[in-house]
Amino acid sequence: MRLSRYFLPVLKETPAEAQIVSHRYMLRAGMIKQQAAGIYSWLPLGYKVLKRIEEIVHEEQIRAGHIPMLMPTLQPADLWRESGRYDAYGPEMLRFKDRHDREMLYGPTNEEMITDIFRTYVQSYKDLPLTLYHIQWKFRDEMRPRFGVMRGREFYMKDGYNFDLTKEDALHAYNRHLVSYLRTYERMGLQAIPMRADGGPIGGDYTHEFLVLAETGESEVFYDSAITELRFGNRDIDYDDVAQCQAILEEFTSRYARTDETHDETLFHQQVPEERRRRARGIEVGQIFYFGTKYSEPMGAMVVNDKGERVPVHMGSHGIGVSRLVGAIIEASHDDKGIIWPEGVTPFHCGIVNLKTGDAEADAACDAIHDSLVALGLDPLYDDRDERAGAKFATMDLIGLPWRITVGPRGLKNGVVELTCRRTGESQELPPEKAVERIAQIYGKALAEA
RNA sequence: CGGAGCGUAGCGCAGCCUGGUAGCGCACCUGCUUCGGGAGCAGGGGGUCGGAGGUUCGAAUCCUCUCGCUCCGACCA
Repeated sequence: MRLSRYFLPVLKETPAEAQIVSHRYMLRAGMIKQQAAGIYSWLPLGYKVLKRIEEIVHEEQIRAGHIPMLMPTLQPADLWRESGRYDAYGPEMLRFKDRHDREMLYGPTNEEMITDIFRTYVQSYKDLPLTLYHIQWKFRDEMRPRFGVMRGREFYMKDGYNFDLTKEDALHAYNRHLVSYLRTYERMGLQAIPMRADGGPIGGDYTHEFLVLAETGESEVFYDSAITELRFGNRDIDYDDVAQCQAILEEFTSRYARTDETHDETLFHQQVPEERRRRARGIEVGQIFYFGTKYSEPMGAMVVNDKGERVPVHMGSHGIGVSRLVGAIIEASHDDKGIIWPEGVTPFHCGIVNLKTGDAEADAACDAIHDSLVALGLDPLYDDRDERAGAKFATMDLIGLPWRITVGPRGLKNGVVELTCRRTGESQELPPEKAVERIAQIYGKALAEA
């Protein structure tokens, strides 16, 4: 993509309403525009990142054997009356009537609807286990939206629902989700720690929240610092292997890690030696629940088991805050010049800076680099604007592309361009073809690992 | 929802207290010079001062109401 033909409205000054770094950079980098309190348009650059995150979530869900689908944003109130949540949910739920005076709501989550779908079509234990999920916009009319997309009213979320015959099967589904989530976050360059959490209005005894440590996090967290040494890495996972999934759950959840909702100071002191006790803040980027027959019973989601008995299915629900992750990743990865995208979610694989647009040699070299990257299936952003070098560097640093190829007449005289790493600031001079090769290598390697 | 504050050009702000018909920086347009870390000079365009009432000869400025947004608190992916 040539920047002169793209739409990237970067701001030099920080809009007054943005309090935290991710919100400031998302506005300045031209990723989002606020349309109302807690409601945002996703401009092209932000949209690209959102879609990258969504893709990773899909890939990992499908890998775990979960099945994608799509439910609507609007739901009839009647479904929610069946579960009893129409009254239980407060003013956070956006309610309205259609032209026929039917009560509707903008879905804050989809347990009722998925249960309705399940009960319509599934009658036998032979159709289990089943996990369906979708990635869809949700709305919760927060009293006080803030922090940009981290705490919006409208948000994009993956929510998945498992249906199993027994509690044991459902707990395996729970473990499977935990494992798939660990993989998912790591691919985004994040360390998200599963912490014992509180059920909240969704309910459930078994639940973990996934927290990314960040000073601006909304939750206070307490944990054993040994947890931060754990890496999922490039493991071979068989998601049907009950023992393997259980072992991974134990590996990642056996040490003390809780949010303030469930924190127990006495237990904390008993279980964690003083030098490893940590108190910090975290951003919640996902949560998994097992809640048994909480919805299947009242809503009649039953199957016939192998003894011919009609029994309610055991369920769980599992969420990943896709739009929130965009902010969370920035909170976890930035410096005073701007965003630093992890390779897994970057909107463009690398930037190309032409230091002297209009110089025949520089233009030709940039075109060649751009075209060879595209031919390799990569997506570069070429700054071909007639701007000064400083402005181009500042823009590249702000939008946070992990790699930059700088092309100028001075280097070209010696047959070299400059390849710079956004994260470390390190750069090396090398011939244009070698720079292209390096970028291909970086992403080829990253793709092979994924 | 309780408390606090802010709405003046695309963005950041001044002007308001002490009424006299709107200004600065950035951005934008034109020209010249510049050109490896957000250039310089010269010229130019752009604002129903959130909205509605009221007071006044006259309102961005004073009064009333209203809408929107932000911050602190209680609630949440």
